[in-house]
Amino acid sequence: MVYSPAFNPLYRQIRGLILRSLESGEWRPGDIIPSESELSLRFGVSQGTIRKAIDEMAAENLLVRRQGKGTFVASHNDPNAFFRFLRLSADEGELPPHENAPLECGRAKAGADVARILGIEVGAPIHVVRRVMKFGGVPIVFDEIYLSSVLFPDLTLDILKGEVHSLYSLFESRYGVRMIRADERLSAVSADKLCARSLEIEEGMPLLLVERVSYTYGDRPVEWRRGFYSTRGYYYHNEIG
Amino acid sequence: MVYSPAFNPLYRQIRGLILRSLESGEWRPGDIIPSESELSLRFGVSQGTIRKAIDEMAAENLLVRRQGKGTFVASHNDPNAFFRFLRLSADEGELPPHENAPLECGRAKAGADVARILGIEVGAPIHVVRRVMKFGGVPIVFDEIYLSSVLFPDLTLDILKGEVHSLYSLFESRYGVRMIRADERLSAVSADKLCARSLEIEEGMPLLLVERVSYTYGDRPVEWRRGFYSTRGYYYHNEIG
DNA sequence: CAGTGGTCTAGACCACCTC
DNA sequence: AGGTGGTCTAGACCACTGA
Repeated sequence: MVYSPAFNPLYRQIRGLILRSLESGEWRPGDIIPSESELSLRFGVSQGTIRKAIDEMAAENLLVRRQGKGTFVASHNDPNAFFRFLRLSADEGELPPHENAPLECGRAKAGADVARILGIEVGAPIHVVRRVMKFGGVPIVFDEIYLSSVLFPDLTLDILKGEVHSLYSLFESRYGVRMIRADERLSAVSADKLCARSLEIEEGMPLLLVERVSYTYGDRPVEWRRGFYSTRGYYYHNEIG
Repeated sequence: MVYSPAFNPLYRQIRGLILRSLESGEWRPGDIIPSESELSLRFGVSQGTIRKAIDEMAAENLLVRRQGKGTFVASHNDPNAFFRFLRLSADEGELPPHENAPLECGRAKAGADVARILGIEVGAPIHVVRRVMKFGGVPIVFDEIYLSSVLFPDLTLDILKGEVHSLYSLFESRYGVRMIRADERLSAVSADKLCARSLEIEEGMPLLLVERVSYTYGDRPVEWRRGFYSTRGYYYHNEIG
């Protein structure tokens, strides 16, 4: 046989079954999932095969293994997960405590860009959130966030202001939408009027623009975000491994 | 027993042995390493343990597995490796063909910053390379690169101009220094005179500053680089997985 | 102590590549 | 055909957690 394009190893099929249980909500973020031996009985494969499936999903940050305890569904409530998506550090010392200041949460209709990026119809209802993130009391990041209203129907400014952990934690707990990965495009721009006012800097100052598309299960794009970072004293860190 | 801080699984010890053979040059970039069964005989462990060690090293981009062929030492001559360290994309379409234009290759003494970052003495001899990277004939990236002269003793502008593949490929082939990972700090700055002239833009334009420290085996820092990216039509892409 | 994930082994078979 | 890595299994034992 020259090629067998349909070859799909058993552990990958198991991975698919586990993924389905995650999507369906059988196991929710933070939950413990059945032990490896239970799963091997349930799916009728050896424990080693279950192991390989879980290994892969743990490497993708979908599951978290804890020796002696069990395997858990990854959650944005986990403080470690927070800094996986916010890659900001301070030039000197530790990152000071931060504080989110939601500015507005409006409803709008999807324009061509948002529709294309989120995979929805032009004119479909969306939410537009604007907020500032402060570190040590100083505004550092100004975010514009675009969301399909279908997924976050009752989102309001008050809800955002009551957000305890992170935004993704809120999306996960309140709307059952779990962000699992994101693509980012970074560039440098000059601060316009709105950015300058929000970040309390002068117009024209250089800003780091971070455009992010976040995806949930099944690679469905669910958030488009444009973050303007004032990188005086701060930087975006990235590791190339 | 409450804790056993010294516990080191067998496959990790094997990993250490393989790493030593990589560092010592027994297997050089691009080389094929012995098969799993050969290694299991050599180290006196089962094939599964060898497998786990290699799996981990392949995940770290130290080795590359090719089914049916063998396992190879990762190399910057591999075209895939090139874009692992250059995370530039075009707003529209494919990245146009690029061209490196080395501007100068001078010798200097390490200042406090360079000495601290590269882990060498203040005043130790270093090389300073400046170059421009063009895409489709347009200058997009201006790099300032700092290297310890001890590791790259005879580096000259002519050698840089003759560089066929990438800079890291040159370092690997000519000096036996293989870059395996890098830490980057991204921020936004205004173009100064030198940047403006090198990138053929106006002074004051916003630029993406990418400061990179590259490490070779044993987490030894061997390169400090400040790259100024003109992100008109281009962006730095990053995936958060 | 029992239960979890983590390691290690041995062996069988499959998919892929080259000769 | 013969070698490589890739998958799958079964079983033993180790390290860690919590009751």
